[in-house]
Amino acid sequence: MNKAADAGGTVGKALSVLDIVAQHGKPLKFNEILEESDYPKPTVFRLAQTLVNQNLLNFNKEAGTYTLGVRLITLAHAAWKTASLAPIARQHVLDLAQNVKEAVHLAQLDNGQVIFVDKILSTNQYETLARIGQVAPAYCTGVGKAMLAFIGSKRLEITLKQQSYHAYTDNTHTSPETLYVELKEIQKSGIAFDREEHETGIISIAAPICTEDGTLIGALSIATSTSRHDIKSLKMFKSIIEKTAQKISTDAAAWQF
Amino acid sequence: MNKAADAGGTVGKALSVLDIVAQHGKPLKFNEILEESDYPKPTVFRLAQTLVNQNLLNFNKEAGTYTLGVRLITLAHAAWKTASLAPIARQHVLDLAQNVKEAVHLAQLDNGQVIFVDKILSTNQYETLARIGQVAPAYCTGVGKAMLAFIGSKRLEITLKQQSYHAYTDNTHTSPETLYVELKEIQKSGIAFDREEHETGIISIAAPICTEDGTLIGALSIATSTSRHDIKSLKMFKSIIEKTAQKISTDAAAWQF
DNA sequence: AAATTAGTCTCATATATTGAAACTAAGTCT
DNA sequence: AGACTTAGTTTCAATATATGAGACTAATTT
Repeated sequence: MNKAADAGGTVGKALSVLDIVAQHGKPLKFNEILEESDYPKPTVFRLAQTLVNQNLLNFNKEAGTYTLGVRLITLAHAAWKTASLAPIARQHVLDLAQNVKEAVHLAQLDNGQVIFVDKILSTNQYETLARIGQVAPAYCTGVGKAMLAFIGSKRLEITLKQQSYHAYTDNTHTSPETLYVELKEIQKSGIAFDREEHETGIISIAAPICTEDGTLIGALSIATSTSRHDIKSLKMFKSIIEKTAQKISTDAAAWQF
Repeated sequence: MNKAADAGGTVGKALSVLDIVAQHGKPLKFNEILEESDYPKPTVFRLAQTLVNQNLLNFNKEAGTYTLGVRLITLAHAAWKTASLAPIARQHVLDLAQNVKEAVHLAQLDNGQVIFVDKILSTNQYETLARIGQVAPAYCTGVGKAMLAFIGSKRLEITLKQQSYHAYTDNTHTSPETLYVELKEIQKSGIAFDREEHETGIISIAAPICTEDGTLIGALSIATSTSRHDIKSLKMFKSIIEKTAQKISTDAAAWQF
């Protein structure tokens, strides 16, 4: 049931327990964790104990429930700053959002999934922060497809297999074949569109961010609703989004000295 | 050198490696990790490998360096949503910031340290997000002292020992004794002040957030600079910050059903 | 009070982790 | 070039650690 090739190691097992708690967005009792886990009772028990000791899990003695620990938030702060594109790209993302007056998303690819590392919303700016770290499927999002198109053929092959092809809407790709055809087009045009494939009423235009030598490092999108734009009018943004992606790429290169 | 009682377990050891990478805000070579670690070379090597497999660390093959992995960002998203006060308190924090037109911080205590789980800045709103998860000392911050004062005597005793008492400024407490005296006062008044104790020019007024039964769950502060306010004028905010803390407390209680 | 369920502990066994040492690869220096 | 140093990786026997069936306890339910 649980992803990740938990190859033997204790650390992997412990993380699988952590994942179980993370996946349910609520306090979990020991038994609930146990049911989802592949490991026997005492093992899960000790794993949970270890995680609590490490402050990765929090145990509420009164309620007898486990929640994720604050240490994760601290770690993520460091991760966001060092491991993600976000701090480098931030100013460009802000400028773009300001300019187009629409929501701008910055994403990276991890294990075949899209992870949003920054989001600027035009209207309700405050929602932003709550959504960093959010995960979305690659095969039906603008940023996802933009990245898939430039990931390189060997990695693409693997990644295409990791997709679920669940039909979120009538427009969602439901097979690798049709997706592949579109990716080929995206490779030519350098731009991807989300045509209400993940959520009805939501469309986006996305561009990949690659280094000098063509290595993919992320993607950028302008997302909006069908009530404000259609795909045709989104095309206006092609030039500005590409320019922004280029700027981010340049800054990212400088960053590696 | 490294904190945490890494009590034997493999998971603890792996996390100590993760911490080393997190603490240096930059890509680390294997050797740099090794030097900071208490474990022998092959052990550290395998730990690093494990972490890379688990996507907690990222290994850059070209540069031969390790950075934190994106998986942490994903986990933290979940942690922030479920484990922290932030989502519950958010609206109240926003209202308060709007109202006082100053920066508002929401913090929790972890292992004797202050962790900021939400920040709203009056001026540059965008800095916010980059700073969630930031850690600060408890003994010389408004939120820290507010929490220490209401943490309960047994936990206080331990926590007082965990402080470094480094003199960030001329106003910083440099011993548990003077700090303790102030904490007693804070217990009476219900309000803590940061009198440029952590950073010259920065002051704040802070209030603890406790549940019905007096259990501490966090703290709230209004922070500003000496150019805009002095401690005297900060006192104006006593009532509104207390009211906000109360509201958050009520919502937090409802949350546990 | 008996029965069920949830949570914790024990201990012999199996297994994964350990780390000294050896090795390879990649720089430095003469 | 070749010798020397340093960084990174692998091996393998010894050993510490994690494992999990089962027993036990605590808390609910019937």
